[in-house]
Order: sequence, then structure tokens, then C-alpha cells
Amino acid sequence: MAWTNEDVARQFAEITTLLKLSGADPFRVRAYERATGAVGAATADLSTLDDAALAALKGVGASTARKIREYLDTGRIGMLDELRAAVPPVLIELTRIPGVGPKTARLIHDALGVDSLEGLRDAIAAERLRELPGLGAKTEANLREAIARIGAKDTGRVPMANAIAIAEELCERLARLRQVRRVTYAGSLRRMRETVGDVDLLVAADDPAPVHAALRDCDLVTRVVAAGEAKTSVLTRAGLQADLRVVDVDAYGAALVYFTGSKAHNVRIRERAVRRGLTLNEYGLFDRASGARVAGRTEADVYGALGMAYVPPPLREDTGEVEAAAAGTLPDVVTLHDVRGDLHGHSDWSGDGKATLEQMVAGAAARGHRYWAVTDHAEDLPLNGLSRERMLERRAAIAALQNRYGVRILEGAELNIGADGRVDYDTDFLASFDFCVASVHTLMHRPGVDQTARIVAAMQHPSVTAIGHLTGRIIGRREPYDVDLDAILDAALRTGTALEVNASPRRLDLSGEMVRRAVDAGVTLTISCDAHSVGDLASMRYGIATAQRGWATAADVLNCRELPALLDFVAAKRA
DNA sequence: GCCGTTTTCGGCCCGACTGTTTTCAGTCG
Repeated sequence: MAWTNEDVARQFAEITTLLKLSGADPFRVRAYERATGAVGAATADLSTLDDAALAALKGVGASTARKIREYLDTGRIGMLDELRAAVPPVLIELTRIPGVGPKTARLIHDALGVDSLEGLRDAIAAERLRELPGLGAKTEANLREAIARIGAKDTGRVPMANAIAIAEELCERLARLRQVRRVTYAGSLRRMRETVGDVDLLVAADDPAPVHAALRDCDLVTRVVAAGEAKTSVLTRAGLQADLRVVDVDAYGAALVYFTGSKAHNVRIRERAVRRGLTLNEYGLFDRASGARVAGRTEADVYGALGMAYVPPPLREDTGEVEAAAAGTLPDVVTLHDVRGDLHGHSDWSGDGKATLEQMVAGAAARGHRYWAVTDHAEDLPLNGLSRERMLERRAAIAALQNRYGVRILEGAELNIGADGRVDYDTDFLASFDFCVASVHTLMHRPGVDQTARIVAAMQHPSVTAIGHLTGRIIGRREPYDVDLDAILDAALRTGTALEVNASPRRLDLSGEMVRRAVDAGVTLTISCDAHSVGDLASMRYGIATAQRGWATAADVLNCRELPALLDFVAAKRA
């Protein structure tokens, strides 16, 4: 039922972690790291592949293929069991402390007999760490603070939506400095991962010192973690770490590539540089022989000089984009510019909408949309849903507004998928809507088999044109429900139903990984804001980035089509 | 452990910062 690839990837991630802790050859560790990524990124179900096909995956060789097979056959990997037995579990806990890596963790454990976080705290209090080679009083103090911070609040990854506000505020502050020529955020935030661990800021400036000083002194900053000539790390009020790099404007593009990552992507393109007699770092792309800078001012220059197509940031995850960009086969992924409308949004006709229909329509028009579907909640949703009578009243309100803003208002509804897959109203009434999206709003904890069955049943309905927020997840707060994506994709193709990429930064549902599988399967997508306020209409960029992470092109996206083609899609399903 | 527009063996990305050291190891990204 579950997607086994993630399961397998988890096993290899654990092997990688344990290998690191057991002091294995770093290159071997890297090989496992890469294999973990390859397994996680595979779009075909591993359990359907034979040994040769497994080993054909980039980063997977004979040895890894054997271990995958072993896991699929027996549910275990002997090597992992051995590693678990050999590596004390406390080492994993210790390396979660910033500043403690494998070597230090191993040293503390072996020399002092520390077997828990509390044990480390005691050892620090007894000033025993300073007895160890390479450690001193300063390290003790740093670790004491780091442990306190871990205990104080969760310092883990935060939803992208929370981080982007801080990042944009910090960028704005830095942009005000007269020395600053360019400023942006980079890192996983620029790649639009759904959660981020820190904020990476990049500045091009003639004189770096005042820029670093400005960040250190910024009132959003609570603590300076590291301060050098090229790099500053601080802790912000929100508890999120921010790293600043300042470079010369001629290195800005190379620094942006480096600082945007991902790490795995960077490793791949640096390897490519080496093979071409070049070396790539954050200061530029250099000829190894002459030392001359070949590129560096823009990202496009850097990729161009590496003989590759430009790779949009959301694709930089080492999931095949480097090879594709080199071969010229990277898809032309969808952009904000391709969007013609938005197919999921609410007004205050339904209880949870925060703006009037007219305000929402004006907002959609201001974004240049040709059409906007007002999909207020339907009658089966307690509190917020509209009865048939209210829907008819709303129909009149829509008609009155229809020609006022130059955007075609599509009369829509967000239907509720019932326990058995049935949706609101009756078939005839549903046929009178322009566009309906159907979503699960109740019974979210049902087993995957049932969840999948009810969604597939809803897809059979002729007026259900799209399925909204398929997994129901709220990033960092609510786990996705267990659905069989392969079965859903199959039903989507069979019934001519689209799957929504919900652009709300709290949802991003489908995820980028699921988008990629949907695109591979040939399923049509929608990218919609699920806006409940005028401001929410700006979320489209998050949905676009998520679709890009799944390698979707404009051709895959229903609301990148002009209105007649969109209406054809709706009609085709109803026929 | 993986991999090959010089290779089926011998390589494997690159640099900043800190704390401990007198030239570098560990950590991080």
C-alpha cells in the first residue's frame, strides 16, 4: 500500500548516519548518501524493478541493489542490523547538538562514558570535557549553551511559510544599506522546499564589513553565532538561524549557485567542472590551468560555461536535473507567467472566507487572471457550507459582477468527499456549476485503503473536475493521510480528473515528489491558491515552485490553458 | 561504494569559521 521507495530510502538514510558515526571511509559514506537520494527520487516503484534496473539508477551499484533486494524480500538489511548493534544510540543524539559531529560524539562517549544528553550535561558541569584532546573550556561553554537551546524550543526545520517572512524582512533591511548592490535569500528557501532549517542571505557589495555589522546589530537578531570577514551567522528572534555571505558583484552568480544548493546539486556540478578542467567555488568558475575566471557574474553564465541549461532553483536537488540540463532535455517547467487563472478560492459567502466576492474578483483581476473560480464550501460542510438556495443567491451575485473586472468568474464549489465517496447536492444541480473541486474534510484518520477508495469513488462523478489538497497535510502540524498515490493517479487518468497542487504555503499538497509522479503518469494538474483572503491570492508562486519541484510544464497544468480549453476539459469529463 | 568524452582502478567538491593548536582538525553548509 505505502510507497515503498520512501521506506527503502529511510533504511539507507539510517545506514548513512550510522556509517558516519562509525568512522567509515568518507567516500563510502558519500556513496550511501547518494544512493539514499537516488532511491528517494526514483519515480518507479522499486519493488517492480529487477536487479539490473535497480543498478541502472544513478548512484546505485551492485552492492546497493543487493541490499534493496534484501529489504524488499525480507524487510531487513543485514548491514543495517549490524550497524545498529555496533553504534551506541547516544551518538545520534549527541550529533544533534550543533557543533558536535561524529568525531566529537565518539570521543565524548568513549573517553568519558557519556551515554545520554543528561550525562553530557553532567560532564560539562564537572568540567571534564576540557581534559580531552582538542576540547577546551570554550567548547564546554558553547556546548552547554547549545544543549540549553535545544531544550528551550524546537530548533528543527520550520514550515517554509514561516521562514519566508523573516527572510524577506532581513533582505529589506540589508537592501537599505548604501554598500549593497544586490541582495536575496538563497538556500532551501529559494529552492522552495516545504520546510527550511535556516535562512541563507546573499549580498553583493563593494565593502562587506558594514553589511556584516548591520546584520549583527539588527534588532531582529538575538545572538551572533559566528562572525568572520566573509560570513556571519546569527540567531533571529523567531529562533531561526540566518547565515549571511557577502561577495563581490562579479562573483554574485557563482555565490548564488553555491548558496542556493542543494549540497548534492553543487557536488554534481563541481564534479562536472573538474572533468572539464575547471573548478567551481562561490567566487566563480575558474580555469584550473590558468586560474582565470571563466564565469561568475550570473547564474546563467556559470551554467552556460559548464555546458548546461540554466536549472531553476526548485529543481536543484540532484534528482536527475544535472544530467538533463547537460543533455538539453531538462523540461521547460511551468512559471508564474504561464498561469491564466485560479481554480480554487473562497469568498465570504462561505463562513471561512475573509473577503467579499467582489474584493476577491478584483484581486484576481489585479493578478492578471483571465478567470477565477469561486469555490465556496458546499452544503455537507457544517457551519461553512452553502445550501442549494444560498448557492442560487450567489449565482445572481456572480452574474451581477461578471462583466465588471475583466476576469471571468467561474461559478464553482468545493465539494466534500463523503465517507463513501459521495459528494454534495444532486447530479443535475452539480452540472449547472462551471467548475467543481472535491476535497476530504472529514474522517481524516481512516486507513489508507478506505481513504483511497472514497477519493477514487468521488473521481467517478462527472462534475468533479479536480481533487483538492489530496493528502490533507498541514506542514509541521498535520500529517498527510495515507493514500495510495498510484491508485489515485490511475483513477485520475481513467476518469479525466485533475489533481490540485494546493499553493497555500501551509499545505503544498500535492508535494513536489507527488507532482513528479503525477507528471510521469501523464495526469493533469491544477495549481490553485485555495485563497480565503485577497492576500492569499499571492500564494500562486508557492504552488508554481512546488510544481517546478515536480518537473511540471505548462502543458501539464489545467489553469495554464485559456478559458475555452479549460471548459473543454470540464465538458469532456461530463460527457 | 560508485563510476568513466583521458579511467573497470584510482580517484572521488570546495571553502569559512572556531577552538585548539603553532599548522590543523572538526564542523558546517
